[in-house]
Amino acid sequence: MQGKADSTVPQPTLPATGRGSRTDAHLPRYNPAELEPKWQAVWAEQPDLYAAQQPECGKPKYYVLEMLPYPSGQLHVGHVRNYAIGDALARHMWMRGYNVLHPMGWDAFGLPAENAALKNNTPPRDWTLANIAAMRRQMERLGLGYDWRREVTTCLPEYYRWNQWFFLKLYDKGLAYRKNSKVNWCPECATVLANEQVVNGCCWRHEETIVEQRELEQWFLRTTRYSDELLRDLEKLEGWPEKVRTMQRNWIGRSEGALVDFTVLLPVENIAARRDDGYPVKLNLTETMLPDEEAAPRISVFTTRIDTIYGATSLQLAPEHPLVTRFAAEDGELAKKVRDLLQEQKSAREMGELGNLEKNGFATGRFAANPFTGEPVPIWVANYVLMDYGTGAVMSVPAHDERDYEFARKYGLELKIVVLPRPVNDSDGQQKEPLLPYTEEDSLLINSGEYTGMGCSEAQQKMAAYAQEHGFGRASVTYRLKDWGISRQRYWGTPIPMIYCQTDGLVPVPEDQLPVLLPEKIEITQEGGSPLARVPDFARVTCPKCGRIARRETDTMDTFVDSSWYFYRYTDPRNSEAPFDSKTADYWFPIDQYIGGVEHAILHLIYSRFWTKMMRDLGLVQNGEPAERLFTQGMVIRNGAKMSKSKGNIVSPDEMIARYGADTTRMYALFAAPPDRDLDWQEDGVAGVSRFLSRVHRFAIQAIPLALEGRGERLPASFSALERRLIRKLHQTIGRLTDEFEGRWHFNTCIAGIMELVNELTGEESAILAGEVRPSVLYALTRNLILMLEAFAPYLAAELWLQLGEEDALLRAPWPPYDASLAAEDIVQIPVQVNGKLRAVISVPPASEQEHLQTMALQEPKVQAALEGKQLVKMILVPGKLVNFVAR
RNA sequence: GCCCGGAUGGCGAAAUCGGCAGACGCAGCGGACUUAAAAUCCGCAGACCUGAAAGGGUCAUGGGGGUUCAAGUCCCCCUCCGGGCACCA
Repeated sequence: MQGKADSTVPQPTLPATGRGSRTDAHLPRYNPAELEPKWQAVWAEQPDLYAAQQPECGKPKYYVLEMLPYPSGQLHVGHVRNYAIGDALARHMWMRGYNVLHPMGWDAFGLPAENAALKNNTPPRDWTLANIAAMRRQMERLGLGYDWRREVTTCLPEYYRWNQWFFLKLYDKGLAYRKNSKVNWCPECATVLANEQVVNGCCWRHEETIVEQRELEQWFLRTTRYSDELLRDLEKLEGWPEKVRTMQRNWIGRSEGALVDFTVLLPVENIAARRDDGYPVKLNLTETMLPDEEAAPRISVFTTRIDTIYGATSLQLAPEHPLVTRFAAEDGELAKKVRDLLQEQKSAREMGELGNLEKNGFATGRFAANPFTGEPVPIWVANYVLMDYGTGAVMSVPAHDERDYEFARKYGLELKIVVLPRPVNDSDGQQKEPLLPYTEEDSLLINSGEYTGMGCSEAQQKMAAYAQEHGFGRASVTYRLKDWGISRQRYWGTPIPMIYCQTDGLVPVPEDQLPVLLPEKIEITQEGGSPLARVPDFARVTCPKCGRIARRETDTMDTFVDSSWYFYRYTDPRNSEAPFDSKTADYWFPIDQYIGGVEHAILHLIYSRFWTKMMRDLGLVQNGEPAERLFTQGMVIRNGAKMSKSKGNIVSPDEMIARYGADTTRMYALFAAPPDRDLDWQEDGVAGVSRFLSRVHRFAIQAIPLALEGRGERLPASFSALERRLIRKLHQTIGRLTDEFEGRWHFNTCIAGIMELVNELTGEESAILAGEVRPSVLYALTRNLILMLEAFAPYLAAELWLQLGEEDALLRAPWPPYDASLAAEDIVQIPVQVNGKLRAVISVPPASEQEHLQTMALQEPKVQAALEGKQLVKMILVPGKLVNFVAR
């Protein structure tokens, strides 16, 4: 693509500033509308400008990456902020002498392309590629320094064939599998969603659309194989925000506990002895009541509190539990109750009120034996038990669990206290009555047979061991994380490379037949089901094994597969033999700094961590985590609200660029707030940054001709007072920027610092232009000012750099070393307080001794007045900081 | 309910280690330039009280308590706002 300014991208039309009457009218004014497209064209002629070098270059590597965008066709200001942060960092690291990899690409598969196709009757591919071209123009117009030769577009066969290749490897390793299961279905997208893509019971893309549950055959990736490692390695990710780590921890949801089997007993009619309340009396199982082996031998429950099992007074099963289905098959009345309960759940979900659904349930009339006590407990069905967590069955301990307590109170189920706070007895010897439900674990057991008197955690271990010994349970760990369902019943995605053959069953597409190309000329309709299934040429294949007619898999992959490994492809983007060269990837990985929105804290960031671990186990990479450091920038809001079409508060980057230029737009995005916080976009503030850049320009073009006379000269050995002051400010600013780029990234204060420096310079403009600052000093001032601007306003910096007579790219110039002695103050202002109240300020050399501070401070009339008639109790003398007299 | 953030002038914010609260910018006010306006440049600017003025004083970082010579910053309690999770056994 040529760097010529494209007519579809608006160019600045209004000059941001006029001519200063104080300065000469003949001065060229700052006109980004002219200056920026000129440089854009120059840069387009230099494909190496932002190119990463080979590992052999000898420089330390630095991989800085912003999350790749979906090519919607339009950048929004949130993107601008994201890329301005990354670009500032990349430019800084170039100047610091690193071999920087700073690539960009397109997350180009996905549903919007199909929707657009329906609406405009354009093929998804054309729509997507046109959007990419438009957005790339916008990025170039912003002056973002990407290595475009490494551009990755996920919807192209040269990329997605490797998705298919990975899929075959995963299938081979048993990490990709097919199963029939209940899945999330978004009626709006007309496709299945992964658990991570369901937010509050709604689709992540359609926040108003309730996700339905459907039973479907689906492909899954075994993310749970890595549950434990994904959790453990979070501890190592110290360069990630704590917030993201916590969210992932909760999402993985590891719980330690135990599985315990309860034995199902014969129908209650066969039990002779019963108590008045209908409970069977304690039975000797071997003599009076045989376990009902045939009906359903055992109900396995998962519990984190096996220590409370002596207090279990019922079992609660999810309505979908297979045993419930079985009971219902024999009992029409029960079947109806189950249906009603499920119906109620369904409508609650549709109302979006699943969370506050009242606990509800009923007894099945059947019983099971508690393996520790032999006591029969009734088997219930309850709507608060989830089939897809643990075993879909829980032992109910109402005295020691909030939910069980609520349920038991509603239905009058028995409560049995088996845990007491320590100490068990009050001072008067009375046994303590805990407030129910009592759920503390730092407690002691009672009424628990041989375990009575034990602490909870000790009992947990002993009981799990006992259960294992006797074959009815074991210690166990359960995760909330589930396998990743990747099948999508959509067209615009990576075809899953599998074939269904009547003779041979599931047959993977042989590797040498990859890629399975996505057919391009297809009619997009709104019909249900996978669109590819309606393309006979695609769906009908011959079986690679037996050669007979077979059926191709017509679902496509979740687009999150594409983004799980795209950053590896950047390291070796044109490789046609492998997804990437391992050696090259090992050089660049892990990513040194990954930057993006927090909305991907779980989705993309957990999938890509999984993918990296999987690739490591395939021997493709060495690293176990994709990114060393992660930075999540704040949202861009306007008038306190998230930007949205419905609120009509969207800010268009094109409009900003048209009015003020790219440098101003970028710089404002960094100046208005620290990058991790939300930013309220205020156009008046943008105008302020524009004025600042005009001032820089006006000053520089006048100062540079004078400065050039001192080019190549060393700084003089001693400075005039004015020179000293300006050089000091310069080095203070260099120090500030150097620090901030080391990690805190408060670019707002960096820019404020540059503004202070420029204020200082323009404040002395007439003296400087009158030659009161020697050329070599002025040269140092202007040159370093330009170097500091580079990260924030690359167009203006490039222009001034040229004026300064430099031919080479500014990026290749070394970052100025910070000189603390030049930055040091000669005189500091020290506040003098009396009893913590400011009374005077004294000016002293920074290294003044305490005695000197004391003498100076006590000479101040206001200090003397404040001490008048008081007894001096204490003196706090902090050299360089303050003086405080404590007096009574 | 639980877990993270956050709250500082009219506004966006700064104060990196406990040491002059409000840097820098926006909006505002005054002045210069201009026939005038815009633009630009120079200056003022937390609130309240007091003073003709110079100045002086008091109060101020969501609220309440504490530690300290000294708290926006550390500790305890509370309120509000934003985000995440939410019957996970």
